Amino acid sequence: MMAYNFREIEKKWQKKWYEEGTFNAKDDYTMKKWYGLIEFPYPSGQGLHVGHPRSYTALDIVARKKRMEGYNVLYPIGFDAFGLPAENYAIKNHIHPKITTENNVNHFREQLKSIGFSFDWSREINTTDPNYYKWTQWIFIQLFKKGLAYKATMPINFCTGCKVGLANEEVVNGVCERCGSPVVQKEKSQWMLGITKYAQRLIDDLDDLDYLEKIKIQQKNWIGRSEGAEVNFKIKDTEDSLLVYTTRPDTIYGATYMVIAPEHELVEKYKDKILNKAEIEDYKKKSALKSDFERSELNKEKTGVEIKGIKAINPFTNEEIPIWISDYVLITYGTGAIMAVPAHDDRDFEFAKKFNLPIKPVIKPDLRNVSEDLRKELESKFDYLLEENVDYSKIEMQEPFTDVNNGIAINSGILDGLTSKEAIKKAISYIEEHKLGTKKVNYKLRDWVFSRQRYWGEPIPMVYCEDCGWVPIPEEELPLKLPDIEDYEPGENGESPLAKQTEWIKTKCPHCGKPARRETDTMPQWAGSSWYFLRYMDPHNDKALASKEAIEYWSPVDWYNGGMEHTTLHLLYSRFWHKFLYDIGVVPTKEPYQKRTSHGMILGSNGEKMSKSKGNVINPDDIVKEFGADTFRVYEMFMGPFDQTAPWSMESIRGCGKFLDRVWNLQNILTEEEGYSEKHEKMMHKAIKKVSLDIEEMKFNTAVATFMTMTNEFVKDKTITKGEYKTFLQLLNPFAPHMTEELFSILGEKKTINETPWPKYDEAKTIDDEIEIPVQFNGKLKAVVKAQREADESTVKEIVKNDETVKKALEGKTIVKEIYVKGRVYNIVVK
RNA sequence: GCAGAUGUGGCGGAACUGGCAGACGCACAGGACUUAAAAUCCUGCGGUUGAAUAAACCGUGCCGGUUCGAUUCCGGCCAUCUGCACCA
Repeated sequence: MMAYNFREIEKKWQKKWYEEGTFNAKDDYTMKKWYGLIEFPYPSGQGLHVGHPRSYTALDIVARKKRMEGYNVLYPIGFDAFGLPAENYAIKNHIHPKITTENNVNHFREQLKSIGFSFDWSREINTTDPNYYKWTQWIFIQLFKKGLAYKATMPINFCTGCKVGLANEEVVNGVCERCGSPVVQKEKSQWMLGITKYAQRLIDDLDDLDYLEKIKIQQKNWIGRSEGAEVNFKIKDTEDSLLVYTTRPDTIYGATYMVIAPEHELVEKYKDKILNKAEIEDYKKKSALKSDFERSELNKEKTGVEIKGIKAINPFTNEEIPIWISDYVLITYGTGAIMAVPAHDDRDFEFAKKFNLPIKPVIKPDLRNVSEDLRKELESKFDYLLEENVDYSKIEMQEPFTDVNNGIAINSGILDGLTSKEAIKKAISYIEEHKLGTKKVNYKLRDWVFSRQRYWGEPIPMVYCEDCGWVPIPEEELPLKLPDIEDYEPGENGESPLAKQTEWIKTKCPHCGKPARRETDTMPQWAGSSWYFLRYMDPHNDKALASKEAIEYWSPVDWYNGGMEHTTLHLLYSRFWHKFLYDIGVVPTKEPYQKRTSHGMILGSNGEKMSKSKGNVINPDDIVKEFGADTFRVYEMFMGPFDQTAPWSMESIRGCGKFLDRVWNLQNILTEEEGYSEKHEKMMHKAIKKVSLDIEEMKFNTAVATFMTMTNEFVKDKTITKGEYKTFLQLLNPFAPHMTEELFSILGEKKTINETPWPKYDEAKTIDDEIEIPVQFNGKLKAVVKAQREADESTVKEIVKNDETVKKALEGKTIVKEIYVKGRVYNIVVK
């Protein structure tokens, strides 16, 4: 027998698979289908990262198993090729992004093929292909037609040095990543998508999906539904009022001041009344220098300025209260203004402490229905609120009381004595009755800024006409191709490089025929990836994004795996687009993905994120060259729990190579027997069950451990039957497809493994008749006894009592109690 | 600051629904084979005490609780990772 030569054998099988299209999905729509999807890669110049194959191998394993189970499997691949790095590379090196992208894609394709994934390469897609982005543009036009794409003025990051707009990623600590100049927020008219209109449906429809629970939670928190009220606070000596949003209208008697966001219109409106205008303008300027994220990052200490000259009136107490301006209130959430209740909100409390504002308690802990522990805690923290006949005006709060579930209103007029939940209801009805405001549901989710002032993206297919306004280009003119240019430098004042293409911009209004100009912004990278799974269903269709029949058959994606970092943005965006396509009758399902899982990141061997600067990057090509694709795949599955981060280890991967060599060497102890030997029968049935289940539950690491244990068993017994070997190879095939196919053919099989059915097991043969029962004293192990699985308690008790170790251990001790959990444990409580 | 996750031997990790903690692998040590090395095969491997394959005690980030019994459930901390838009 020859030693295993992975270089030749892997190449041999890959050639066969890809030339014959072994894994291509079939067009037979009568078969039961399974659609597995992985996040298609961005073809970066660095090539494939070892993180990619983790996800791809996992679903490759599932896909290969599903094919053996008789499904028509769609497991496609493509490239998400628009994006910033290619453009920045072009600016630096004057090479067209089209060329770098093509080179990178070719490199990625070779790398992916060398690992032996069972992708259907006949359906490869590329988001930069005009035949693809034609449909991205088409979807945009449909969104526009339904009023879901609109123009709004939104801030961009503007580099004061380069005079260009920057992505968040390019802003580091408030300065431009490239030139180090300060970055400011600059207002610009941009395309927006109305994702907030879908907020409620994006929450509700999660219920029927098989997503990992943590993914559902992240999505819900990101959308951030909250119920509350909008309330008007009159501005003194004017007809105007200041509208605030609050989730705690029950605390309104405790509102002792108000805060507006720096961008709030109030300042502009009352500039004549404001006494400290210069101070406020100065504060606004400083805030504009910070992005939203930096405001939270840098602003550990609260800042703010009182607006002198105007006062608000609390509609419940009729007290005059001051109005402050501070960037802890965001213009993008609610109404951009809050009523501050320092006694019952952490941030307001901190702010009030710093600026010496009154803190007025209006809720005390409700001790009627709380646990003992919580009661003690509340009593010690808020004893001063709980005493009888408290003079609330004299109280000094040590910390805010924020628990909405365990509070009673005090010092609160009409709300006194109600629980917080009841008080919220009563406050809202009072507010509505007296026309002070309305009940209101709010979402954290904001509309999607869809414009990028960049070249390397899908052109937005819109034309601006002086008379007709924004008009989409006629659908028969799609795709609107990105013009070939040589000057990728951004335009002046943060414009897109396309703004300099004067000939391309000039066009006619599709509506009235007058001269008009094209939109020069492009779409974000999220656009192409928001619907790509649909294109795979029918990738060459030039009449529609995919045929009705194909969409009907393949929808929805049965299993989608990707990174946890895409849980909020990409996943939400593509669910939104899909729901829109459902509404206009393009797709038959409300949701694109039935099941969503996520894989953990692979870190460098030092436990840090892989990066060039840290010098801990592992190149997949080197691994495949040194150890082979099968070893690489097995190792990535064995390295740890699939959904958790794991550090790379060069020592451990050698162990996986050693394991595969042992599998190869099992040929040395092979017998001609077709079935399972009596000795191994139980093990075989148990293993089929374990591996089948582990694959479905993404416990690939324990599946590999099962293979190793089996191999050890065969080696120890120095025998393996042909029947055992064949089953073993079928189970291992999805993990290590090349070696197992080779061995299968060496065994004289005419079929390849992928043409054979997935092994079946007999439940009865996975159960042991005799089991071991641990005997504990006070929960500590003392002995282990053997008994028949079905033995009743008295039988087991007798066995335990007759056991020598137990007898000895019992000497001088008194039995208090005995507990037997059938088949699990026998515990004796002794004194 | 908010949200989500994680924490078990020298290392990666396993443990069903609350029931023998450490499967499987790496590293390490000893042995076999070899002129020798590599490879391979066999054995051992949480800690302390111990000559021990006798026995005892300790041990799943920390403190406490529930339980006959806790890596698992509850409360409170600490540390690390990821994402972010101070969400009123």
